[in-house]
Amino acid sequence: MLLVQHIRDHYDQVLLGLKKRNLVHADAALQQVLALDELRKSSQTQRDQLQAEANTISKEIGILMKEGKTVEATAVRDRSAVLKSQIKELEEQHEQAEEELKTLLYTLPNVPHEAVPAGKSAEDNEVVLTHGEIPTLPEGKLPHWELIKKYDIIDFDLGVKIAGAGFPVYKGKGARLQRALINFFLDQALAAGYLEVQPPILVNEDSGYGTGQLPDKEGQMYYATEDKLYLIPTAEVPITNLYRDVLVNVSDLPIKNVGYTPCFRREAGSWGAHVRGLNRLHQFDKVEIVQITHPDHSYEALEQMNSYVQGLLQQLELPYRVLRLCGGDMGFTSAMTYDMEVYSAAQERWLEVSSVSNFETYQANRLKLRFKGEDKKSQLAHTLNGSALALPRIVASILENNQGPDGIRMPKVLHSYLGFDRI
RNA sequence: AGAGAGUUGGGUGAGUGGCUGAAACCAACAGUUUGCUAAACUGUCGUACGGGUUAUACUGUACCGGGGGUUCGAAUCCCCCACUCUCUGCCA
Repeated sequence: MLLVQHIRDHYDQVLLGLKKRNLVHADAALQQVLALDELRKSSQTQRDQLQAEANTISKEIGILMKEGKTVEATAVRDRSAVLKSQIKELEEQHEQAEEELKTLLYTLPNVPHEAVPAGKSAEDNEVVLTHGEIPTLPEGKLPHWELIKKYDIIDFDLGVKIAGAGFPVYKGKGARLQRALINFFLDQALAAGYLEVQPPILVNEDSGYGTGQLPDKEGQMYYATEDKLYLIPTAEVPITNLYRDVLVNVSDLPIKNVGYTPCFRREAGSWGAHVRGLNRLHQFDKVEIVQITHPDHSYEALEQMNSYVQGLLQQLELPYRVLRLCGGDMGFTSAMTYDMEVYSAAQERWLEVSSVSNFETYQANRLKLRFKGEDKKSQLAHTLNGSALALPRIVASILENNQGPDGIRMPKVLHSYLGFDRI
């Protein structure tokens, strides 16, 4: 959530940023934010003054009663009644202004960093770099949804029986590949100084608001109505919310957490052509890294996470490219996002396998995640996260890129985790 | 799931209608004393949103799990909800 103070102090910059996201009514919305904030403040000032008077009167009544001056006490009590109704009126005005302000702020996305390119869609994303050789596959190459049948390692039909479309069943070497990747990713993160956590995969409403899934993406999460809990779409939600309403010491920064969780996405309305096989699922596995940093160092951390994820892809011997997302393609809460895409040689297309973002104070403001600095004043920290990595498309590209006449070669780095080197 | 007990400041914990933003102790911070450490003593020590100031100072309001109510006045009385603990039940 944007800070009103920041909007007031850097109006033009905020406006420009929101326009980069192609937000049509940015100017009107920001003007309304400021107007509502003025109303909020003026009604509070008036209310506080009247309340102060009422408090004084109450004390007087107490003293008069004690002295037995009931007649005088009754007289003062009348004044109190008048104040009470005025206070109530101002109170309602104040609450309404506050409520409207909050609702409006929830509709405003984060302001993109100045380095974020303008643009409307994925077409306008900036390719930062491309790495690795795109393999040339022999005649008769198969897309992964054929390969998994051929080698009987993932069964979609069984998943349909158990749950529905988009819930694959991993079998045999397929299941072991999943487990190997998860362990490899966790071990790598540990070596890079991340603390492993295992959070709940159902979260409450407050957590959904904390990281910005609510109210923006209400329909994209599975919801257990009986208990009012959401299935997490990403470990970002529970892990970042570990630090909701937390005041950390500046010396504890940066905080680095990693967690493996399954992720659940309803993907309402997004099924169609390019989503066969593992390309889009309702349930998938992901290892997520989260950092909480001092505002001065969040972009260093973003670059660090960027190259960390690239390191994973290099070890997995996958050709990839890094994109800097344009304003139009970036997530609601992000200030800057890098996407990593691997090349899937049988589908002959790039697949997004990671998204690394800096949210600056946008989430921290909702979370009330602050740190106490050297000046002993508390201020909002910056939050970041990134996939490191999401499994299905990694599996898809490993299968496709490494297929050959004598099976599918596994990346060397996984051999010890797998216990086999070929499927 | 049933019955009971509870939720107070960084921690322990007092407080059943006005003198309580909240005792006491601990922790923390600053200072005095001490050769150092320790101890002792003195002081400071919550958050949010306003007003005010160049910035301080100063000042108002709210906050004792959350929300609502009674009252001139609520941490304290009433109602609803959440959570924690104990016992019983069920269960990986």
